[in-house]
Amino acid sequence: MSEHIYVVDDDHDLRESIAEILENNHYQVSSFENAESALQASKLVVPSLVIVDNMMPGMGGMAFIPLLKKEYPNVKIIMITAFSTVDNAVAAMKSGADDYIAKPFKRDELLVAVRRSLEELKFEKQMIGPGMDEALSCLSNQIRRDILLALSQKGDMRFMDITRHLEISDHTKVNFHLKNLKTNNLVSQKRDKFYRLTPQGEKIVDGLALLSNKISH
Amino acid sequence: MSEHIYVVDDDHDLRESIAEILENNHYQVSSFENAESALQASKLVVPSLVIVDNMMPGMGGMAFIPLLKKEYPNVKIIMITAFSTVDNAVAAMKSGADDYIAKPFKRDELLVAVRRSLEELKFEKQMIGPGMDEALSCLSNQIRRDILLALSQKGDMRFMDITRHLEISDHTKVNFHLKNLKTNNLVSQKRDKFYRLTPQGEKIVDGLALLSNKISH
DNA sequence: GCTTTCTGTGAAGTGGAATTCACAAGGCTG
DNA sequence: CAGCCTTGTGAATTCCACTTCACAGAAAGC
Repeated sequence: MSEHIYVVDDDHDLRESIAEILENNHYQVSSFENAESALQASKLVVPSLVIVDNMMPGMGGMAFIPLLKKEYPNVKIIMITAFSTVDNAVAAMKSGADDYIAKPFKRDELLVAVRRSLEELKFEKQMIGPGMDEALSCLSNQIRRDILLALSQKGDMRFMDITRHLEISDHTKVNFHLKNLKTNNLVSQKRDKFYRLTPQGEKIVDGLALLSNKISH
Repeated sequence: MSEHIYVVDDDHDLRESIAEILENNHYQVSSFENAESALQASKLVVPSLVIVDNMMPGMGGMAFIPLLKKEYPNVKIIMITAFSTVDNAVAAMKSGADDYIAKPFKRDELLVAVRRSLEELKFEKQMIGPGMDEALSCLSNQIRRDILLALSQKGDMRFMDITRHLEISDHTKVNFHLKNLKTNNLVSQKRDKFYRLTPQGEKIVDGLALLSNKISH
């Protein structure tokens, strides 16, 4: 999944030069010479990152940013400021930019800023924390929930103990889900064939109880 | 899903008469003339409920119950006691029976006890609380989680707001998950086309945050 | 008015999850 | 040792959540 980047600048040469640098680094780039057309295009293809010049005829970067952020709060924005002053930088960040680079800038300055912004984006996308996905996908199945519950209540259990406790006739079905839980590190198996909750698994069971309380009343 | 009931009694006539009453009420019944064979059979087909006579040659009901409960704690047991005395009743409950009926008993007494026990069973099986199942099945999907999160952060949103916010190109996909959330009562739609979290949905989001914290560290 | 965007339905297809089936290597027990 | 129970594996199949596609009325913009 290659990242899509918008470059918005009224200066044709600068715009093309930025686009070329980015394309050489295997980003997918779309260029616009004013904010209005960039906004319109964003309705068709939402970018991951927008690089926008502060000073432009018509809508400037400062006006453009809030409009874009309102529609797509997840889009990262790097502003290009004409002169490197503290005031400029502060104003840029205040209007919602995530980073800025001052003209004139070097190739590497640009790339560093771009990479950092995209990294932040990737990080934020997770949002709900690592491990959450696997956890919830395990919990979406009744049998797996029952296994976790049983292990939590009864402590370590052997394979057939679990199977009978759940009153499931086909032991291979239990095996399937048990393997799944092992893969996701919620259940571990000791050398003596006993299954037990991992610390992670215990946390999940606790959390489940919390959720359950919260919902039921 | 018809319930499976074991009838364990050495008295052939009584056994058959109980079995007939239950079968006429659309329960699935297996009869045994002693505790040993019932135990053995339980390894093949685990019953939901066992009706067992206290006084039998060989293993009596009092000895039988702990053995069965140990293997299958979820099985409900109704004991038949010969004489209706407080002592008998207390002893029966102590050994693990869930209910008892005193000989002689009427058809309806039996049925009431059976129905009550099975109701209790159904109740206990839920364990994790009503609403939990739907909740978790919703949460198992990333898009649905994102929708809940978006609504939680931004308040009411319209259909296309959500679609664009999630940066999903196919709006029908969003629609699908939104409908799912509506069906499960986590999201409601107002007359003015705005979607919003239901109280239930808000609880889920809160709970999710808790879970997330718990897991991540 | 016409066109585009919004909001949605329903059918058909796809892929992965879950189930079932066939089989088998230890281990324990009589 | 013969025979069961335990604890698996892997392939075949079924099932279902999700996606995609084709279409369409309502609302909004020009």
